[in-house]
Amino acid sequence: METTRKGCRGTAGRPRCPGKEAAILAAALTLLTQQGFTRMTLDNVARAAGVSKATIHLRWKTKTELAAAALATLRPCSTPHTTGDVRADLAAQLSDFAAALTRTGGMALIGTCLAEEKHTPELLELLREHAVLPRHAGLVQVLDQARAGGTVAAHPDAESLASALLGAFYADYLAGRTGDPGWADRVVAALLRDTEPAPRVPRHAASSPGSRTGRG
Amino acid sequence: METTRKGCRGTAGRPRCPGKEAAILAAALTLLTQQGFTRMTLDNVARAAGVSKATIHLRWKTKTELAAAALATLRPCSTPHTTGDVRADLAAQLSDFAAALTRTGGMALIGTCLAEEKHTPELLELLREHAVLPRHAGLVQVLDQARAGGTVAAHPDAESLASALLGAFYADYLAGRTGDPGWADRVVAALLRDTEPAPRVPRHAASSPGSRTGRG
Amino acid sequence: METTRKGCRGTAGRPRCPGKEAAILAAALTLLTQQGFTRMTLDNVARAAGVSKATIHLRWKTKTELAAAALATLRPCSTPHTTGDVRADLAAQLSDFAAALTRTGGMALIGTCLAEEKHTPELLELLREHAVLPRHAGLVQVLDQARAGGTVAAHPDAESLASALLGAFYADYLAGRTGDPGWADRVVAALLRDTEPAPRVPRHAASSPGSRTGRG
Amino acid sequence: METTRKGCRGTAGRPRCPGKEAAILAAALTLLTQQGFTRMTLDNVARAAGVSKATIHLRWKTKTELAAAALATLRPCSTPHTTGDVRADLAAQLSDFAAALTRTGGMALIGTCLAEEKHTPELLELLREHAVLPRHAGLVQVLDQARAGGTVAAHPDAESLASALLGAFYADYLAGRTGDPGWADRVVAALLRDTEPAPRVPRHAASSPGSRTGRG
DNA sequence: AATGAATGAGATTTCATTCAT
DNA sequence: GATGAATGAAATCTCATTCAT
Repeated sequence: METTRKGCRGTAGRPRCPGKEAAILAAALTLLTQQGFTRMTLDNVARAAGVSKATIHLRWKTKTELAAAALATLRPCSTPHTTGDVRADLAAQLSDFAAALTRTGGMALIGTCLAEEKHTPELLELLREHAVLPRHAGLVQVLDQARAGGTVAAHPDAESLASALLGAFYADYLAGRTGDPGWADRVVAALLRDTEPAPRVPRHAASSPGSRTGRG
Repeated sequence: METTRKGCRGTAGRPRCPGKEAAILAAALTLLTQQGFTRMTLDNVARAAGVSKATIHLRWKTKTELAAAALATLRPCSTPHTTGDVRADLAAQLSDFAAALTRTGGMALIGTCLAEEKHTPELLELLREHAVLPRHAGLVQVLDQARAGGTVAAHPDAESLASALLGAFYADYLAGRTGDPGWADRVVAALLRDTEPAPRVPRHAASSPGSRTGRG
Repeated sequence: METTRKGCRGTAGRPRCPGKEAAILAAALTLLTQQGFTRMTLDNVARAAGVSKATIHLRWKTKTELAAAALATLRPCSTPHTTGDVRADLAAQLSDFAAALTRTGGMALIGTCLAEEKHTPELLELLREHAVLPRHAGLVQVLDQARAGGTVAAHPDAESLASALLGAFYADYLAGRTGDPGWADRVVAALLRDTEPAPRVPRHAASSPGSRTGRG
Repeated sequence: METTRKGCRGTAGRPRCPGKEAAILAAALTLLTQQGFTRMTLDNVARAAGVSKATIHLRWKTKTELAAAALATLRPCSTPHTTGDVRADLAAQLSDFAAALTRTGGMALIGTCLAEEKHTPELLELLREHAVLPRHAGLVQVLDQARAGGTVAAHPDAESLASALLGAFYADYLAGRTGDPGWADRVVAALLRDTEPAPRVPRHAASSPGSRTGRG
């Protein structure tokens, strides 16, 4: 939602001080995450970015537009490369996802977008576009490759499975279960019990009691 | 954390206007859901409840305490009865869960609690205790009964599976996929592909989204 | 400024709970001294007195009337007896005065009455009547006895001298000079240099450099 | 404790509206005197100064800081010049002191600082530094000059005498004796009976109140 | 363009007082 | 009479936004 020239490197007119743009957006994203939308004040953003409040308003008309612009700078973390081992690939992506959310305070950011959905649906939409959907796509791609390659029993509903894998993190976070190091592997094992004979993936503790591998 | 009457010497003094308590809490919960914590103002709560702001402060010292008290009024929806058919029971609970969240704007409430977690961790804790964990417990109970009864292939990691089932809703909501009437069935089908001999559900019939043949 | 029957011991009607009256006034006076008029809240008075706010309003219509009633309970400390030694008697009274003011936080109470004079002149008037004038009278009486007895050179302007003696405490307090143990003696010595040959009053350090006792 | 401009990179930004500073402080001092600290509201200060409340907060973070800043604007009235006539000089300063206190409502201001001493000791400290101690110093200087010049019998305890002279005003104010035009002369006469050979002032003429023959 | 000043519109909280039992 | 409940009217402080240089 920037108000003017995107290519601010152009020499026409008075060029805006380069770098200020990015500093403001970075500060806004940080504070949006740490404090939430309503507690993120322009004063704090300005102070953190080393500019004045008026400089912010010069670029974005309202606080809401600034928040949206900050969200739009979210770049989907480069997903780990696929190895062909479905479970390992899924676990790798899940692990990366969990780590990213934990490290950056991403759950608070998600919370902000959810909480503001009625007032400012753009926030959730931007989060979806820039963070949520890429994660889904990464998982679905792994599952589709598996099906295409035929190396493993293909899962018929990749979309639902991807939601369940990612969603398990949300649910565990809400339930207060966080930070378990083997979390990703366990979730993958729980949800993909039959997709592979899995000679390559050593069983984990979670698989113990009625651990039948059959039927698949 | 309602304030206890100080003296408590029996019933001296003007009795509390009955219903005011509940009206305030209901108004607070509604506004907390619709507006989020910071936008929920005591002025609005008072107006919606038909009381004065001071009356609110008489019972709860701070806005935070009021919000917590409102959250504590959340009652875990009575989970549907179990029938013994694992998939059907899980789908019924999931369906109820999705409906409740959709109807009451629960995702916004969850968002608020997540967004406020750093400032006011009580909110998320109360939400967890009153809404999240009961839902998990309901699903786990169904899965445990299944294992105990031996009627179906028991799932080895009921906790993870429950998280995945509930989490699928969160993930789908964030991804913008909401309101699909067959959602619960599809998720159950996707995650419990092998738990049942499934003579009644042909493998491939159940596999493609949109072609579910109902609860077993 | 009590609203009703003074003699609350009378058996006519419903007698007011005896002792509550005094407890309220004592609490009010304490808080008036410690917090000042505007910071003394009825809530705090009620709590300190162990009664409810409404009970206070039953006896005094307004907070101002309560404060006035509390001030009216001030009893002039029984002034020390006179010995006939003017300087010693004056110093004894001054010393008692300084001690009382220091011990009870009296300067804050005086400040409150002064600060409220425009809004509530009664407070200063009551303070004057119950605390200030009796102190003056005590000093003047000593000075008058001295003149009458002829034992010492009579001071022609007892009123001014009394004001100066008492005022020296106020001035020293404002100047930040407080708590000097020999304060009363020094002030008396400084102001009554010529009224007596003073064989009975040993000279203090303050009298040193040009210590002429003559001319009197 | 005015807030220093943050960046202070020269003269960037909109310059401060000149005079607003002084208007706020003047309004604050007036209201502090007339209403006391707790009744002096920022709303009233803002209205009286013709600014918005936020403008006040831009310069002073809290009401207390504003009050302190207002007190710090007190300038010790330029004390009258000394003539060499001790009694006349003292009386002139005392007269000026009494007039200033009477004219400006200074006793109410002193009362406020005393009443707030426990909560906000800065107020009394600032009053002391800016108003009380300069007055003391002026009197002590006169007394010291007298001693040095040897023109009059020096008083051995200038500090106590100065306190007594100034304090006589406080005491008389509290006692309800105010506004007497010959007050200063009478007090000087009462306290300095022996410091001068006094050929011009017959002992008994000066002794009865109301019969002073002027400055010397 | 960039900045600091200025402000209107609240938000939370407090308090003297009145009400109903 | 005594009490706890209830309230209207502030008071302090904050913040997104606009203004003047």
